[in-house]
Amino acid sequence: MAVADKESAKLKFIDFLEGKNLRLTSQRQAIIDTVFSTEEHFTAEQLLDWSREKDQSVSRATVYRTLPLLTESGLLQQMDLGKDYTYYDPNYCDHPHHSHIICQDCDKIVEFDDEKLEKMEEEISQKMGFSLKTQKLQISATCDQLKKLGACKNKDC
Amino acid sequence: MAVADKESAKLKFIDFLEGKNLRLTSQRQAIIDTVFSTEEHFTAEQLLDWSREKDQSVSRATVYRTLPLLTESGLLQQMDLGKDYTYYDPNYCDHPHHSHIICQDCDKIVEFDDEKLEKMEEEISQKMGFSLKTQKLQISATCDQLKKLGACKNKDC
DNA sequence: GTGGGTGCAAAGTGTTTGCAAGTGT
DNA sequence: ACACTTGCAAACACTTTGCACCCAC
Repeated sequence: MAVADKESAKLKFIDFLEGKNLRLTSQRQAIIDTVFSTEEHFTAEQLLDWSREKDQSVSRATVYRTLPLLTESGLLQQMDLGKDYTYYDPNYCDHPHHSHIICQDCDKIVEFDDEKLEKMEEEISQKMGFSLKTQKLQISATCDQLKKLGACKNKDC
Repeated sequence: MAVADKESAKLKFIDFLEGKNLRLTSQRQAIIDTVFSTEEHFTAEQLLDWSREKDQSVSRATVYRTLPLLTESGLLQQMDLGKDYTYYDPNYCDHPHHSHIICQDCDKIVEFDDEKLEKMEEEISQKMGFSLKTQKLQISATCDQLKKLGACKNKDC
């Protein structure tokens, strides 16, 4: 889904590179092809593995050097999950304001958009004298299905 | 403010230790005295410095070994601000559900509680098949005052 | 041709841990 | 006494960086 959006995100990033006089090398190609062909959250190491499948010559250093460019361009967002690794979320081009529910039972991460919630956050910010720019909401929760049925539909992931 | 609450938090933690057959050493004393005498967010290194003012014998290792106990007991919460260090928030005993506004202009962190927001988050979770357990909301924002007056009341911190 | 880009390996840095000695109960 | 604790320093693990060579423009 949203394949066209992913494609346009790729083009946006290439524009971003041009605007900064940065070059589109084959390694960067492989990395951004990877980033914009998944909706999963991933770590730097996973991105390295996946990118190497497309281009063996991609190195860890280049991945680490490209990630800041991707976040700076706003097409990728860092996610701190309290784990050792930093995770990256490629879904901000489609849904810039989405939030996350993290299942304590199976570690699955579910995304959602909610306009009313967003509006309320903006109102609260205003009331406190600020203008909301970005927002990160992580809800940690348990799975209702697991409690009722003894099994979680996500458990097998 | 809420000095009594801070005091009771300290007692709660001592109970927590007893319940796990863990000892109240002088080093742990110094550390929890420090934690429960501030409302500031702090890093492990800051906690070490402050604790050493009370008890020179506190070591970095003990701080790092005590922090997980404090978070496990629910009296302290880890905060990932995307910076290099992990920050800790000692205000969860008083306000277990509070959220943060982080000012992009001065890096100041403001806390707030909002019952309606909390309720909405619970509703959303339910709708998606989950039961909300904990929640972390970070709003990144700019200071209105700075824009209007050219100065931010927090700027000098 | 030139300035940015790359891989490699070494360095950096917050955090964790093994160990021998210390201490609360 | 016994088990839990501690400080120290070494070990870890993710990330960053210096350098010499390379390549996109």
